[in-house]
Amino acid sequence: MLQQTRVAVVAERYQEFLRRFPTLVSLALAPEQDVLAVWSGLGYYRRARMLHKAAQFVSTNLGGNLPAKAEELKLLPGIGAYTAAAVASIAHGEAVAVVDGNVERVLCRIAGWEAGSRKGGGAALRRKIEELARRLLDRARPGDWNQAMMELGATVCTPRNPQCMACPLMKECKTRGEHKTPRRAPMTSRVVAYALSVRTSTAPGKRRGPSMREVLLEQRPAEVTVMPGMWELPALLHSEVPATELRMTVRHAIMQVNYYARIRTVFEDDAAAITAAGGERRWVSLREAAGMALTGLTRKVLVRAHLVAMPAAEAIARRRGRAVV
DNA sequence: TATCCGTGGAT
DNA sequence: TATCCAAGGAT
Repeated sequence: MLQQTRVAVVAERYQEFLRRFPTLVSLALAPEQDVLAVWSGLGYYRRARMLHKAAQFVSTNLGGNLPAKAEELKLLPGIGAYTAAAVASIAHGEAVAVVDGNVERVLCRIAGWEAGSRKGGGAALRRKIEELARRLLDRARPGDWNQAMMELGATVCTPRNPQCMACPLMKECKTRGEHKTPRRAPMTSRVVAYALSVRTSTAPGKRRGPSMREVLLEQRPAEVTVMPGMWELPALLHSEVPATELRMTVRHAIMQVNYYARIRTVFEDDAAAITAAGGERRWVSLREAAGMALTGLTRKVLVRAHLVAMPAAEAIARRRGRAVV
């Protein structure tokens, strides 16, 4: 979860994930859609799929025992150099150096190297960074050292406005926090529209059964590159939405694109006519929808429309006012 | 090797 | 409001 995702965000979702999948075997045996559902809103869903596959591999081929060595951990799907080193050093005390985005920035500033401003040469610089990380590593307490390096980058040697006056390495640092980072592509904006179609249905076979509300959802095809297999509100072909049918507008940033999503109230009868062709489309009870692999945008809309309750972890965090590790 | 994959919090 | 970018990995 911590791959490219902030600690504060993960802290909310981590406990929920462990409650749902308390053991490696329970994760391995779960349907992929259930894993994605618990991951819903965290993004980078490939991480969830690979974690699932890793659990299955360990369960099937390694007798359920997760490797302890970094070199063996690296063989599992979704575990690269960073995660392997982090687990091996922190959990098992192996003397391997962690290089994450924070460490890379810290070391480049200390050594006076310029990171990635030129295309190419990235691999050579990367090797120098890893070599320096290995050389500096406290081999007696590798886990603590690695966490300290990452924490230094996260709290003091920050990308912008580094707190050099509070830095224990100020005297050793070549750059005192000056550090050119490569220019990023500018953000773009896109206006899109989705159908929010809700109907009330009665349980079949019951004369006066309890009615329940259902929402129309669509599953993204398995072939798409973005969020395959996830469920979302049906996309509309046209972004123009009459004011009377505009339920809400949601901004949803994905990578470098700001999506301004217009949510259109759609009556049941019209839904089929105006939705774009996609994957499977299903009427789903609100209760069921809350536990499905929804995209972040869809989850956000359903919560804001008071159709599904806020996920428990979010509600708790909001009550406390802050995420708690 | 450059690119792609999601999201939300900080600034 | 707009921009940046995070405890990366696979392809």
